[in-house]
Amino acid sequence: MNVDLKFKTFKSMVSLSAEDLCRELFLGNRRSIKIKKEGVAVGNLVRIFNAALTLSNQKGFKAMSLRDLSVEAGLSMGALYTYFKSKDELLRMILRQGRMVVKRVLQGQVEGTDDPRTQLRRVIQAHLYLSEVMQPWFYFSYMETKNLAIEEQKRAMQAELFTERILTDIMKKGQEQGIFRPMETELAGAAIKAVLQDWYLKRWKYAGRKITVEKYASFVVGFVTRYLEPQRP
Amino acid sequence: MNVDLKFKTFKSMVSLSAEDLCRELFLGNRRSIKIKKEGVAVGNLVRIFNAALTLSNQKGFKAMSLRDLSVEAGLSMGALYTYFKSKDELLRMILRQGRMVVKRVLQGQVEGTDDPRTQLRRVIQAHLYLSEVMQPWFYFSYMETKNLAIEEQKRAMQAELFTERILTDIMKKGQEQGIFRPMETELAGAAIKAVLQDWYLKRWKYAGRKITVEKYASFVVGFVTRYLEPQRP
DNA sequence: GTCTATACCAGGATAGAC
DNA sequence: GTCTATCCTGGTATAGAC
Repeated sequence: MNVDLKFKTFKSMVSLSAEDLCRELFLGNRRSIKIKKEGVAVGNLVRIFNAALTLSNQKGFKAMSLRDLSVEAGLSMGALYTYFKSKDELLRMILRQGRMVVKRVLQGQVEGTDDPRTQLRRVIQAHLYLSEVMQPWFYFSYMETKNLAIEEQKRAMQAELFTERILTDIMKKGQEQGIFRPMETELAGAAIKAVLQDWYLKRWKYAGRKITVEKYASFVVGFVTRYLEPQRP
Repeated sequence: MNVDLKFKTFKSMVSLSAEDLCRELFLGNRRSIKIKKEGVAVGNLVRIFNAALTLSNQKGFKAMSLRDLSVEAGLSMGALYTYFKSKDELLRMILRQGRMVVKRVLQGQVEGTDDPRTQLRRVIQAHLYLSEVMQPWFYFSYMETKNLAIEEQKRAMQAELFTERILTDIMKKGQEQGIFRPMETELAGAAIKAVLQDWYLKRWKYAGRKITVEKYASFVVGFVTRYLEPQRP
């Protein structure tokens, strides 16, 4: 069995087109969205979301005016307000929808193998590939979370701890099996998470150096593995 | 010679009180600041900066109104405007001043030893300790840089690459001396940087787990060392 | 040096025509 | 379903009294 997951394979596996995501969002928010025709609504939602992510990631969500947004999305102000009832709700919609997808995809990745080494590799690859496919969302989420109400901030922190937990659980199991050496899984988990996040936070850096996701993934796996593997005799 | 730098030692070495920083800033911006009495100006600048960092780090610089700021700083709107001529200039002042200090302090840390292992340890410790002393500024800088004009954004990226460079240079020298094994210093440098940044970006996480800077520093040094050290025979 | 009062405008939100 | 026109709050910035 090949342990490495290719980016292309991953992409076709999850099939996360903007359209799919927006359809899901539309169906889940049918009562708060005034538009009833699915085709129209989904199409416009895609444009609104893309525009919002683009503009926000340039200058921040708060600095993006709805006038800017309406131009970028190709809709009037009035039309925008048939899809959300306040700018703040738009923010929450974007974040919530993304969180759901991320959780769903990552959870599916641990399954199918029992070897902690393979699991770890899989999760690292899946996390990086996912953040590559949804880069604007990941960046947005990281930067705008602190502008939410405290209640929602907590949900974002929970989401971070959730993925970290997947990592530490694997490491603990590996320790018990004697595959990994004794170490502080909590700190290691946090460090891995930080390195994974760097990939979508510092796009300018890695793009400038012509580093692909797969290359980065293989580096991270190596970096982590060296830390975890038992002392050679 | 003891290779470890204690946090307390570092703190007294650099002596970076908010007052010192603001005095330096006052002296460097004498012509754009209308107030002439040094004592008055420095005192107020300290309050303005602290207030600005506090409020911005809660909800973002853009979302912080100058009315909020004037209340938090204990000055009237009119008084604020004798210290800077626009909200945007305030942003630039804060970021520029901080960058200068960081650069100065970090550059001083590589000196005094030739062993790459010690140098690396020193730089990691110094970076973490510095970001601990100036945590609000580091967080602010990370989050608000994208709201600057492109010209200033580039300066911030340069600053990031500058510290990364210090790391990669040490690693390369270590490789040449056979102390470190062959590896991609560029990726390793980026990863170390990411882990160092996590310390001031995820305060909530590390504070909740009761992890001290010194503990975190020793973890990072261990993590990195394991990656760099040559294969044992 | 600092305050209060005010000018002025940008942005979020909505009503009502089409 | 979508647009235009308009309301009104709350933001930055400044003038002039103290």
